[in-house]
Amino acid sequence: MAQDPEVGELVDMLGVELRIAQILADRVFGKFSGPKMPPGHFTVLSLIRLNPGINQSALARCMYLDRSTMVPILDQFENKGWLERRIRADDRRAHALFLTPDGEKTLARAESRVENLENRISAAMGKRKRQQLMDLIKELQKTLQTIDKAP
Amino acid sequence: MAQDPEVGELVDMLGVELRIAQILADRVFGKFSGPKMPPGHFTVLSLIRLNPGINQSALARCMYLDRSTMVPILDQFENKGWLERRIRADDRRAHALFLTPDGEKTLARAESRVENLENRISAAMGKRKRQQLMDLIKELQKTLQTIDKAP
DNA sequence: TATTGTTATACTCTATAACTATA
DNA sequence: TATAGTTATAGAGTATAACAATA
Repeated sequence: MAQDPEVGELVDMLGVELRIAQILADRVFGKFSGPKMPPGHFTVLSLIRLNPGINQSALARCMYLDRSTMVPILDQFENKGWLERRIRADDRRAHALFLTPDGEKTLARAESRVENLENRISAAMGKRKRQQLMDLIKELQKTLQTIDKAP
Repeated sequence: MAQDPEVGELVDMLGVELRIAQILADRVFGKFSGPKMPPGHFTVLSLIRLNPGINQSALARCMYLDRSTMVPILDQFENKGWLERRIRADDRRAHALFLTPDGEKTLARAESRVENLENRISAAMGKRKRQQLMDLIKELQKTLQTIDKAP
């Protein structure tokens, strides 16, 4: 946090530190993932490749977004030719989402740039600490989910 | 990430997992910090109390925001009577920022609610792991700062 | 010349509500 | 009735560019 030397240390609160880390990560991530690939979009493409045929509502839910928020993002991808919406035969309301070969290529290119960033983080922090951090973040996610459901 | 059981695990990338954690933290934090205290505002108030007399530009810099972005936030606080802008005698361009007694009280109340949340996280993850996570997040911040400066 | 605070403006991200078509 | 996708709309949050006052 102490970007300005005169600024004191912040309160010991995860939410606050997480916010600063996220702002920094977005900025650095943006530099590495390429000009046309904001961090949120990268996540969407990754999820579709990992879950081919997933529908829009399920995709929105697992990113904690409203389904209406997903529409213009997917429109962009479709216009760029990265994405196909196929109407499902078994439920004609739902659109099954698939990456096109072009979308796969685009994602792969962005990924290799982001891997480059991950390698630099690993080099700076040490592989072991980076893995520890990753594990703890995932554990925090689970904890927050539990707290969110049971207020 | 696996909020929907059908969704597979994501790529092993810090930026992506950090993003999900941040979304969850904002949501849960919002529930705890009270209706009139969004997470970003909480951070601003904390920073002012920790650095009384700080000016607007320095405050913006240490949150990685543009100084123009800070203006309407501080306007809100001033309108609510939480904040005072005093023109500095030694540099009449700058506004020194101070919390009013009302601002101190408001921040303290929000803080005790957020502490409640931190305690629940500690209880769920274990005090030691929570501290480890905090330390690693701060280390990540430093690493990202370095990478950001030296592209 | 450079910096502080400010304004005007626009862009991105997000949610809500209402609609349609299907189930 | 309920759900999937869409649209229209509005509200945050953010940045950029230009300005006046001061250094």
